[in-house]
Amino acid sequence: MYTYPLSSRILLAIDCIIFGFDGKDIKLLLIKRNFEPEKGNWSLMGGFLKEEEDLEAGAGRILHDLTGLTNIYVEQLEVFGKINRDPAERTVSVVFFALIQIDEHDAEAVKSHNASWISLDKRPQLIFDHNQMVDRAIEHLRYKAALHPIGFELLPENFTIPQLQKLYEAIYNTPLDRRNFSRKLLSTGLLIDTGFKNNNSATKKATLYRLDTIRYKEKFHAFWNFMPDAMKTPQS
Amino acid sequence: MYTYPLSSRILLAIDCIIFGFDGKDIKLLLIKRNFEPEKGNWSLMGGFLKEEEDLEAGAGRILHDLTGLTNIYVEQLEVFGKINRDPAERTVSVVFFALIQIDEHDAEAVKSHNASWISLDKRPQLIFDHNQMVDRAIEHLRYKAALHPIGFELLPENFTIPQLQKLYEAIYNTPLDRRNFSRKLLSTGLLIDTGFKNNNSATKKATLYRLDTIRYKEKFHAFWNFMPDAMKTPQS
DNA sequence: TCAAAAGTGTTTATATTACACCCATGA
DNA sequence: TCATGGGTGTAATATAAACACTTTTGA
Repeated sequence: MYTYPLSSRILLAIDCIIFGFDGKDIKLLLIKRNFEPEKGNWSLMGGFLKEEEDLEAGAGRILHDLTGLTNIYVEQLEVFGKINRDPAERTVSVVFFALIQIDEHDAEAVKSHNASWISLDKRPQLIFDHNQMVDRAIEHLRYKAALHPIGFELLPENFTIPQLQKLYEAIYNTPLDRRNFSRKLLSTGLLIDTGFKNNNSATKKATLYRLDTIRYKEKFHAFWNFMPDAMKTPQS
Repeated sequence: MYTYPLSSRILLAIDCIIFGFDGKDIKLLLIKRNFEPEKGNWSLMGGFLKEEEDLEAGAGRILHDLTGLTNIYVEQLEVFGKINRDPAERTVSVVFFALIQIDEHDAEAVKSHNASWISLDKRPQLIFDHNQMVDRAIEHLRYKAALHPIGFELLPENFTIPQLQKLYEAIYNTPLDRRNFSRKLLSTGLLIDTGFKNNNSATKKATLYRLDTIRYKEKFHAFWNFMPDAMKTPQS
């Protein structure tokens, strides 16, 4: 069998951007490293691809290690491959973009990794090129959420329209008109009324909806054009 | 300095999907391999990332080798990393998506690589997972061209509206209404009348336009919503 | 003078925006 | 009973879609 004798092998890392939503702010799951290198500094959760492991499986493993969850929404975001991005050794990192329901994570696992949920506007400096990775992920979140129904991935199974609106307002950092938002959302046909009401509110209780998962899959790749026109200047 | 003694190094490949447009069909630049492995079979143009080379530089090098061009429109598409995708050895491939102006390539360079421009519907089976890569790239082309003004990257500097329409009809494999297409396009403000007319036509000569590169850059990230609604079911 | 392709305008339907009032709840 | 947040309707505007005739050209 043919082999490739002349080419050099490179260390392949996986880094995960993990977004959550606490009902008010978009948060990132970051770790304060209690291991080398860069011990004591903040970074994304990551690891190295194993020899006997597919790329997506590697991302799944790393995400499961930290959160205890499987079936997380994950996509490849971008590969970061600058020569000196890791001062220790040439390392190419495949960055994954994950959205999780913040209240479902395993708090023990998170704690044992010395990880915390941190609001976007309070995030510390991160090691290496992880800041750029996060910037890129935020851009991607804004872009993708305007075109595809991914917002739901950040909410619990049953959610209210005002909750979803707060999520979008947090993503785009802008207020939205309640009436237009609600109409547009309901007109997608993606929401099913559970018949229940939200109990959290001290005032009028909001209707709890759930996703129509069939239509969600059908409509996922359709363009949504969800944000008002003024917001339409994100990227790539 | 810290190193990563326990992790395994992996061969990192770069594969390039290169699209062109000949005025009628979307074409792919593919190579009939006159080297091992898989000699005699068709594949994408590719190579291995060098130790002293950034990822994007590697893609640029491979694209330049084959086409003689620099300043090609390139983006990262996706990383393919299944364990056994290359039977010779574990190889992870970063796939790049490139659009070129077909008449500007260096025919000699292409010939010396045993490469040819092949219409999408006539493409042969490719080695390894290169068929999936191409499928993914076609999806991406349809998706991206509906939202961003990338079609121009496939046309000569001066082009006519009917040429651009034929390009979009080729991408989406569907006829478009000339009047609506033209109005929508001109309303973007992206086109500048060169004052010249196309001489190719045996009938009425079409106006030659060029891109307003300033506005092109400004508007690149704005959503375009360019294709009619019926077409809006591509992906990711 | 005729065939082939370019250029343009209007009407209709649909989607988006802006905006204000009433309702339910528990403190 | 009042403050807070939830729910809904309508009119004006903008955008998109469907559709047909006139112009230019060179064979």
